[in-house]
Amino acid sequence: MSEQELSTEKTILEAAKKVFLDKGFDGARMQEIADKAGINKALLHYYFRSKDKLFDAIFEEAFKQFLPNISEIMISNKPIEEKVRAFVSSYIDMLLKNPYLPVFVIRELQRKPDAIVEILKKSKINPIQVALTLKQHTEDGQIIDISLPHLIVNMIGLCVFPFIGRPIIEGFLFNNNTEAYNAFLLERKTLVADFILNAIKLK
Amino acid sequence: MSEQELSTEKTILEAAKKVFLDKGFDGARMQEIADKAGINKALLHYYFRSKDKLFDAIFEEAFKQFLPNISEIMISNKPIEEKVRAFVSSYIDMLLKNPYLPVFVIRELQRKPDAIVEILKKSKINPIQVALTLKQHTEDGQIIDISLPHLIVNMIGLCVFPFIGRPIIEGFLFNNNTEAYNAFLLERKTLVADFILNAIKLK
DNA sequence: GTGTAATTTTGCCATTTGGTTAAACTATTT
DNA sequence: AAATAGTTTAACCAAATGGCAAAATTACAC
Repeated sequence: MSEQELSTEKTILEAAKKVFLDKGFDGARMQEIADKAGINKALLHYYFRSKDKLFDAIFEEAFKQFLPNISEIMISNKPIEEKVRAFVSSYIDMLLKNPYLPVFVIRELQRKPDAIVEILKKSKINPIQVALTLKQHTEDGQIIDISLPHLIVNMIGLCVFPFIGRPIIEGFLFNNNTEAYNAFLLERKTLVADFILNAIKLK
Repeated sequence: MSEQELSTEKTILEAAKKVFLDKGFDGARMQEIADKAGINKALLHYYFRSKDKLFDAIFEEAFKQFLPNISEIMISNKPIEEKVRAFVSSYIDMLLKNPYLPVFVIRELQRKPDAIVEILKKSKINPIQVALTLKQHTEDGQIIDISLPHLIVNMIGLCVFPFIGRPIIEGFLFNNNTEAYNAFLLERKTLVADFILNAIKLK
């Protein structure tokens, strides 16, 4: 009983994740989720009361995964070069494993912008601490003076954008050569770090 | 007749653009478009046969607008510094005027990935020419050796990402202070160019 | 003004879709 | 094995939605 129950629930969540990530909330159909899970549609409502509830379960998980743990990496004592390389490499790795995450999160946050307020309450990110560490690097003469938001946006943007814009970039710059594009994404694990460090390091 | 007809059609297109950009194809409702245009729903079908057709009209226009004319700027004889500044500034300007464009285009391309193939046929971008110009800059000792795709992705990504990720960034790094975020976006017109030039210029 | 073509509205239909209810089935307990 | 609780399915419903046909209205030509 217990293991059967859990297994069904997980099966549903797995199928729901696939469908929601691919189609979005508005495009997703409960019937399609049920089919993909190989179960009856009514079972979805038995385990999760509604489409909204089922979606919320998926979204919360996805959002947590998408948000990079910048604080953790940036607050350590390591030199800035090491920090940037560690962040870029690990974040691109995550994206390679979950390439649809960014579009999904962004799409759904546009649909219900108030959701971000709820999420903010639960989260406990501390930008101030990171900003202080960053200022220290600047004062040590390691990097130029750059505000934390700009640096963070630049770092994340450089990592994420090729995944968000994949269909366009792959089409226009790679003639829809998927293999070549995968190689391109891998290259970026070091190239993006080099790019950022060149941009911010004092020489 | 003629001016009335055109006016109605334009009214519809305007309303449709707002709704589609905000809600996406799946979330958009013909009734909502009709309401926003202040007309009867059946009129939508009179001017555009179906929801699909109406959407296509909006999407094609939006996509053209979204795609930056990199070639034009990059092929000129100006020094690389001027090129980068010109591109970044003009592209961010366009995004400031059309902040929802990126999410819309990306969202809809995920829904129908084959659309990109059709678009590619119509477009006439010539990456080779741009790549040659870039190589010239490298050989002139102005910039580091970087592949065209990486450079383009970096440039566009740095411009576009703050618009795509706005709800998240504004929430986490700006405490949902919209004014502050607008200022942040404006700052980027010069900051991003500086960042890129620092990253690629040989010193 | 009258007739004709274009435009707009009303009213409606067929399909889709999230959700519910009651029945059927399974496992567990006693 | 009988009863009970938990799980799954089949059948169905009401609301929403894209689309359509025909009537009504407007604009225009003559």
